[in-house]
Amino acid sequence: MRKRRARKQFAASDPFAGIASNLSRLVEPVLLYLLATDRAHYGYEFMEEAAHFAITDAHIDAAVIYRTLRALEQNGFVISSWAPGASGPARRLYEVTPAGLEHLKRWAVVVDQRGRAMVYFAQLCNQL
Amino acid sequence: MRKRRARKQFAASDPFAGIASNLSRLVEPVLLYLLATDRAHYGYEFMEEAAHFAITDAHIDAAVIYRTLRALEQNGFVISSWAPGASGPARRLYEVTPAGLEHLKRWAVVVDQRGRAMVYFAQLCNQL
DNA sequence: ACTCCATATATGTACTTTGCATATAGTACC
DNA sequence: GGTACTATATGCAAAGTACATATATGGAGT
Repeated sequence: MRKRRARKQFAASDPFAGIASNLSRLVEPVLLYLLATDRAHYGYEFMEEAAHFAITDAHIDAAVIYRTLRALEQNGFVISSWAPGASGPARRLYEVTPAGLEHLKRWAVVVDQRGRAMVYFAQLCNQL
Repeated sequence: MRKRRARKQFAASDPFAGIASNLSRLVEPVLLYLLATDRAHYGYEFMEEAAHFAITDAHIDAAVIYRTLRALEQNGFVISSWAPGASGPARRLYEVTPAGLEHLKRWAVVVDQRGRAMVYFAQLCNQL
């Protein structure tokens, strides 16, 4: 008889726990950064801006953007409000909260560490 | 009626296509590197050696190791053979192929680029 | 008015990957 | 026989992702 395991639940409970899996795309910190630097303010705009970041893959799916923004809001890292579009449908505008900025700072430490480790690893590989 | 989509198949067909998802853990290049430098030669040994690499998370699950090794073998990047264990059950010993070394070189380029981008991104974050 | 297109958000769902548990088995020691 | 360590392998559910689809606003062209 297989025991019913209680699988670890992250995302909503401990927002920083899922860092290993999010690290692959770094969507979360990039969105926070774009918001914090006033480069993007709503979902559709993020799609275009995020593409300029070499840190992420060339294309980030819209679904990932919208769902990540919702997750960030649930964790209190951003707040949204509706605003009329310049031409077209309404936009959901996002703002970073102080907690969101702190979260980005924590991300920065992890990204820096892993980034350095990766550069170092690449160097080791080239010495073969 | 929902259309049956033909989802992109990677892994076996184009071994380098799954780089985005594998990038999170970098298990594949680390295993190849450990093999190439004679630091590990079979699954169980990889588990202990890989833990010393800061590039990956502290712990890599055994299942990931074994499945990654199998995938590498299917793609012709490693070859395996059975050998008696020093004390205990037999081990499946792995060797890197020339194709595997090339694959590692390609990985190194990507890891270096992304690593630099991450360090740069962290720097941008710290300037906020 | 109607079609077409860009903008904009949201969600359904199948697929992939991952993490934990379990299965199996050889050797060693008591 | 029982326990512990070594060693490989796999089942399965959770988590994450990719693609498709649904809905809707507003502008340009006909």
